Amino acid sequence: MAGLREEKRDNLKMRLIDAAEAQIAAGGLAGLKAREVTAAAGCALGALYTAFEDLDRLILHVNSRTLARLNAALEAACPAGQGPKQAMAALAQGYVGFALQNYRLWAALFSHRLPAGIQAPEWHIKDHAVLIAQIIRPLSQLRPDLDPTALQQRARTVFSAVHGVVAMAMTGRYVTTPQEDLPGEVAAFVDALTLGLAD
Amino acid sequence: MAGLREEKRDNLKMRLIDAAEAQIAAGGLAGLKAREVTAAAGCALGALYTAFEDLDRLILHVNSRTLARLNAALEAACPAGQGPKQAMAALAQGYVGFALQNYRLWAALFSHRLPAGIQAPEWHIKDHAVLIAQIIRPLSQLRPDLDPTALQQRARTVFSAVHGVVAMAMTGRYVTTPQEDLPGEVAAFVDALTLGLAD
DNA sequence: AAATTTTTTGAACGCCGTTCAATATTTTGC
DNA sequence: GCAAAATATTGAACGGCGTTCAAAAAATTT
Repeated sequence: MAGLREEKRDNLKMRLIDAAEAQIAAGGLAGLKAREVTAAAGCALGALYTAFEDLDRLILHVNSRTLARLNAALEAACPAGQGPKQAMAALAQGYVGFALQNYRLWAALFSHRLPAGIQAPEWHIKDHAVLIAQIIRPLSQLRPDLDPTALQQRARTVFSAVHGVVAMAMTGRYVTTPQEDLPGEVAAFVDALTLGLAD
Repeated sequence: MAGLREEKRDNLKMRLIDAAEAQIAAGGLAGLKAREVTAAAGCALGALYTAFEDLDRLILHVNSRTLARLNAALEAACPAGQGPKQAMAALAQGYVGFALQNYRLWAALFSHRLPAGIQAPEWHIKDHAVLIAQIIRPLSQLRPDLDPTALQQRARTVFSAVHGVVAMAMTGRYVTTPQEDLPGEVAAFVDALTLGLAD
């Protein structure tokens, strides 16, 4: 039984990620406490630190899981074979829909900060890249003149802009957009942007 | 000497805001500690809670000060009498410049969250409105067809989008834009957006 | 100048993430 | 199978945090 220990370990990790995810979904990142999450996972406080380096690393695992779901939602929202403008609009609506339906987990993706000087591991950074990759497809049709590097950069900018509109509407307490207006406002915004990007 | 007490009080508040501002500028919001800030202001730990309700309220004062400086920077970057497209471009560059030169204080404006359920006081919310007001001027020339309500909403969206691009480049650890490329990328983005917005 | 009110003080509280000596469990060697 | 060695789990304890509040100091009134 060489794999038995490893299996128990993985089982503990999974229980902790599940518990942490539930806790963030219920009370946001600030509601995630080491004592509560270990109690919910059915292990001792110290066990968390045998499974993960620290709480931040556990959060990264929850965030990677959220990113995978977000990626799936975007793919589902954006069927192949439509024009680039429709694809952009569909991706944006998919993003808005995911944010609305997974508010706290989605917010955790962007509000979580690692301590100064420490950066996320490679496997987690890669999970973020899929968001950009989805935009590159329609954008490359919209702007066939751009080389891959410029395309990548422009895709990052488009993502950042749409994310900015959604994030400000949902988490900004000052510059507020009513949530029911958000899909429409994002649609108008992406329309204007793709029109301006088209050439 | 009726005003003497009040004067001392205001002096203490000012010293605390100064110290907090310096501390945030040096180490970000996470670097602001009650014990350090009161030591720097030359008062006892408990004095902070006689001057402000809590640390959050002190942060709001620092943020309002930053907003006033940001507003001044935007006005300086955007001289009257130019066309709407140039004005939009100038405002965006002013915003980028301020964020680059006041990184941590600017980041504190958007990363600070009050505890769940508690909302900022009216005087602080108003300080945020000036950002939107600056955008409304050129936008109303670009889109004379929009009524004031729609204009306000569209201005919020434009601000959120530009802020999103700047914020993701500066604070996002995953979707990264090199800082030296940021002004150019924002310029291209705002160009595309105003082109698409023009009608 | 004594009595009263107001302000300032910093030790103490409760909660947090994290550590680590002690305990319990599993694996190894015979 | 069982004792010995290796490994994993435990939760009390630690240091640091924001915040409070009884006590001390200062200012005001009588």
